[in-house]
Amino acid sequence: MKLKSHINQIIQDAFTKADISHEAMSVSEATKPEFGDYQFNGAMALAKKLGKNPRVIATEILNHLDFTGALSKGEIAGPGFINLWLNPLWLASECQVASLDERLNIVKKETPIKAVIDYSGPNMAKQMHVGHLRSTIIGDTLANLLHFLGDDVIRQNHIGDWGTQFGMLIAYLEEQNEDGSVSLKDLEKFYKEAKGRFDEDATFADKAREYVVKIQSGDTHCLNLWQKFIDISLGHCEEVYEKLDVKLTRDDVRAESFYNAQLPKVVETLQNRGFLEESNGAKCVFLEGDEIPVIVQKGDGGYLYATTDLAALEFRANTLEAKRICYVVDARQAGHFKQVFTVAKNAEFVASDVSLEHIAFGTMMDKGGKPFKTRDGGTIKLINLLDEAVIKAKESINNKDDYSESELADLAKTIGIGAVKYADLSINRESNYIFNWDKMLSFEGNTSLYLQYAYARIQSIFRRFDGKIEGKILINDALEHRLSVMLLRFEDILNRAAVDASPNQLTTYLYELATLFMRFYEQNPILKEGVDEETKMSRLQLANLTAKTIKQGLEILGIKVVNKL
RNA sequence: GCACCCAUAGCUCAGCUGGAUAGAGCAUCGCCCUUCUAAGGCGAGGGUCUUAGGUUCGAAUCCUAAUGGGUGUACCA
Repeated sequence: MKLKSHINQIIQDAFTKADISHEAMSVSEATKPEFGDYQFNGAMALAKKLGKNPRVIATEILNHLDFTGALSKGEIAGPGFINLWLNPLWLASECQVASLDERLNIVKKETPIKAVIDYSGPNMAKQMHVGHLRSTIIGDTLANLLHFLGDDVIRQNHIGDWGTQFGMLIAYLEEQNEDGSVSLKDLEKFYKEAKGRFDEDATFADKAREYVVKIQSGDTHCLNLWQKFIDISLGHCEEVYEKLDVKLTRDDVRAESFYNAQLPKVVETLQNRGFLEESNGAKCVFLEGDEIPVIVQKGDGGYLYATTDLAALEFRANTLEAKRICYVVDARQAGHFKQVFTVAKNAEFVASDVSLEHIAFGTMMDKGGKPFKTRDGGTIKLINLLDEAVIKAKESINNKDDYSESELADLAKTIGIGAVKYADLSINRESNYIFNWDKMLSFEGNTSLYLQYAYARIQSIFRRFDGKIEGKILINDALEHRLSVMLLRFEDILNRAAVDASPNQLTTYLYELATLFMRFYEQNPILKEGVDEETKMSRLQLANLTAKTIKQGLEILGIKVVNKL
């Protein structure tokens, strides 16, 4: 149910009937229960334009409001707020519809678009570390969300499999006289050693650069070694994806190297369309207002990541036919993406109606609020973090005796991984992220476990109830009323979260829903003695719809629910 | 130097297109388990929304400046 749109339409109709012209304005959720369910504040904004007292305008609107459907009551308050109450009978019937529907009565988009979500993007020369968590999780959530709402989602894992560092690795491999099979088992260590050689020995560094050229020119021996790197490294990533329960597969991998063949053409196109300038030997696009140019070809003829990104944009817009392209990448690259997007649009690599979005997220900070160092050790490998989370989750389980060993392992995995993901997704993605083990693995407050617990309690009710659910949902008290409104807001939240690409709007909603349910649950008995049959049936259905909503919400976040906790 | 981002309770954070008395969790202090899972619920205390101006009927939210922090700044990605 698109609740806001529905109410907005009723207000729109009142405007039409009252013969007041106005710009479209939306209702907002009431800030307090005593102000109703929704409030319309547009009368104040219109007052000046129309030269009328806002309360007079509010009265005119109110007099024309239709109170035979969703709304039951309207009141003017303060300077001209219109407070609106939803009709309990209408709420009940809408909840009923939602509870009987697989999709909770959330319609798929009428005009779906193709959306590319570029996320995770690990570097093949290194193992994934905690810094990769956000891109992977936020991107996966966004993909799930858009898919659920009906868009045609194309996941793209733009892995870093090209560039100087691979020349460095191969040079080191040659130096060690190895074929790769042994050393590559510990890629991380191997990378560090190679990096050490590269930094301290100029001759080695030159050699590394030679190897880069060799790979790029298609030298079979080098390409084979390179391929070995990629396979091993991608295997590491897939292990992480598996643990994270992220939907990325090998089919979603479209590596940097995939665009290699297109790079000369990118430069050529820019040249032909008159965007290219040569500066200090490099081929650049200078943008108005930017001091620093976008360099697409180095003085030595090599290409850069801006070139690859332009090729990727062209591919995504034209071959994949995407209308929305989202890059889930660290906020530090904001400048880069702003420039590349501008060039892509100006040079018509992508049509003007394609939405290019940098879904930026904050930097990982340590406890002292200082940025996490990723260069010189000290980074936590993502795989280790996930394993640790599962171990801690297992320790935290209270009644271990209730489970078999394998049940316990499954439960710990679901809870532990869910906690890590939720901790990350529940903060505003643009804020810097303070990495904290304790907080990440804590199960208190706005955490996945709170939601899991709410869900499990509902499941417990249904385990005890062995009848058949019949009858209607009845909204009889204030808590039931608020719960039903909250339940019906789900679609609005999802749409908002999709537009803003902000998972934390969904987590906030789910937490509020769960909190409201807990209160409802404490005060409104369901299966206890003395609850009449009608009320029992109604509350069972409200509980059921709550559970379904939590489950669906968590599913979009990539978190599984457990039936028992 | 220039550019971008951020600043909300002791701590970690919400706060959607400007709306009524700024909200959670943690921590602190009370209360509620013979009754559907206490990993829960109820209550208390805790705020000059960094500062100073401005726009507006109305500002945590928009604008300007200052301060503090983060980030980016030509051939790495």
